[in-house]
Amino acid sequence: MNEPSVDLSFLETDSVKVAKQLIGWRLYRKEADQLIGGAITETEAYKQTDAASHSYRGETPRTKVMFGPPGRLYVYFTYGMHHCMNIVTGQIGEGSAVLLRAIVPDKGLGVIRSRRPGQPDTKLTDGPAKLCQALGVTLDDSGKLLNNGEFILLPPMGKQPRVTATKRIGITKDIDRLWRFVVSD
DNA sequence: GGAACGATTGAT
DNA sequence: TCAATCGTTCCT
Repeated sequence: MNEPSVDLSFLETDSVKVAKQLIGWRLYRKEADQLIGGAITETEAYKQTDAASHSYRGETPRTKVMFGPPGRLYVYFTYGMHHCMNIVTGQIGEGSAVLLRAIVPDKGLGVIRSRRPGQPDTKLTDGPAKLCQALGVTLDDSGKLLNNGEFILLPPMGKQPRVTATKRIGITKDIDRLWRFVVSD
């Protein structure tokens, strides 16, 4: 099943705007007819003119998908053990994306708990690598197109939450940009 | 071919 | 505060 009614054209614009706008949207993965996922609560923007971005030094085999069309997943493997997932934004050739850092899951909790054994519900998907572990996202998923039937992005339920901008986490370059977005308290 | 480093996490 | 752990990128 596709999601033809969802307009994802906003992904074609600047990754900072997209990162802010994505707060409250719901991300799901469909596995064996079961949805797994929930509402996005934390994002970060990356772009080619940004020294913290994987795309800063131009296109490489790893970052190729970042330079492709928007609406695809860019997944990378880091620290020898973790995966993180992005949504590619902007125009073809731009090298920009939004890192998905946290969601609040509301579907597929059983599957998620089984993939995050020993973790309390509050720590199931509150980090970029935790999110990928919970949804079973790996490098095999990099390049997949949103709303292709497997990965599904849906608008916020009700009105979009208030959003706070902060500095990004875990980077050592361009550290002062306020390109991390979280749901306001 | 070699080496440094990393958009993290979980335990100490 | 620190180890885990290995793919990617850059240097020689």
